[in-house]
Amino acid sequence: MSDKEDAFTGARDAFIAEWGAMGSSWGINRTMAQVHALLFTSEDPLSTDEVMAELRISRGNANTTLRELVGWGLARSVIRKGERKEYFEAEKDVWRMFCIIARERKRREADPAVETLQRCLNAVSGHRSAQAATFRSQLESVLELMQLGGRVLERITSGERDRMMKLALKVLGAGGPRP
Amino acid sequence: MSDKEDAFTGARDAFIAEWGAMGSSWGINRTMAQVHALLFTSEDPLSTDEVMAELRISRGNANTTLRELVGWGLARSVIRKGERKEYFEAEKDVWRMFCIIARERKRREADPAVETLQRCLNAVSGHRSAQAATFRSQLESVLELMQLGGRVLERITSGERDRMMKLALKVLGAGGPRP
DNA sequence: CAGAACTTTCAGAATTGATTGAAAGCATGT
DNA sequence: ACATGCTTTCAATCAATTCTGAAAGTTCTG
Repeated sequence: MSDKEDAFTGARDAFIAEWGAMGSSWGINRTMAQVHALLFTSEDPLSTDEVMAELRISRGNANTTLRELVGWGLARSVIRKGERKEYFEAEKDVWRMFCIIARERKRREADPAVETLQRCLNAVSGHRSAQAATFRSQLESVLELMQLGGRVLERITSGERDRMMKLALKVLGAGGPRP
Repeated sequence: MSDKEDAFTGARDAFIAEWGAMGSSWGINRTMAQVHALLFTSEDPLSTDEVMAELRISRGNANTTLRELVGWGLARSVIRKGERKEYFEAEKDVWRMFCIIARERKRREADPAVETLQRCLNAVSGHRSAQAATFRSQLESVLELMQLGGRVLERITSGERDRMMKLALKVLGAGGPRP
């Protein structure tokens, strides 16, 4: 059994590492992504100490990261009867996970950026030079696409999973060369 | 005029800063995003020296970053008759820009990740423990969603802009409460 | 209330990633 | 061949982010 156990552990560690790497390149702290991967693939909720041990990280780091995951809505804390320790479990449904991340990032990053861009646009509304015209028109295009994208994302992430899957399949079917 | 000039410059600098910040939180080097913003809103192509001067960055940094932008397909170099200097201009079409970024990131990040995840999945195929079952099923769900997402993205970014805009509007119309 | 169990905080250390600038490397024209 | 104008490279430096661990804080239990 220990062979199998080891192979399993290895695969899981590989997943945790990969998820961590993906996180980094998507603006999510590596450790946070790793802790998430751990909880996400864990049978049962884990305590801070278990997370520390599995990932070889400090108590402070584990604590902060778990809080942050709860803040994102990607994990929640679980208290077992008769135990004082706090345990954590991840959102296990992949579609819901995706929606949470997408909406949260939009709210934190895209929405404020759109506002700033609007302000930039207002600031040059009175300028008549060719330079200003180029700038204005580019800015308008960007804003338009961002706002459209935002609304689409809002719709997609607030629909039920099954309807969205059907929609995806339709897009795949319809996108090909025309009849 | 110098008042107007200053206000324009200010707005443009704000845009460059914002674009840089957005870049950082989307895994794109801040400077690269800034140089892109500069070219993207510039009337004419710019030389390395002009980029250096506008953004107050070193020659090495400017050169590397411009190369990288060309590598991504977000900028191209332009040579003017009778001049030895190289100038750079950005892709100005926002939709095409979006498609380039989306496809390139998929190719560089998502595709390799999917492969790794596949390998993780294979590695645990023979395991029968409850732990392994949880792990396997979570991994399967993630892979499925990533692959579906990838195919959808591929379709969307290879269609013509107008068709995609129509699609977007349809999604917005259809997503509401059912009749 | 005292002590044990557990959690939070945060100043400094460590790590990672970005930037500089000067030297080396081309072309081109004379 | 040499000088000139421009580009590329890369070791050293700098900046930003992340992590640690010990101390302080909180909550529970007997």
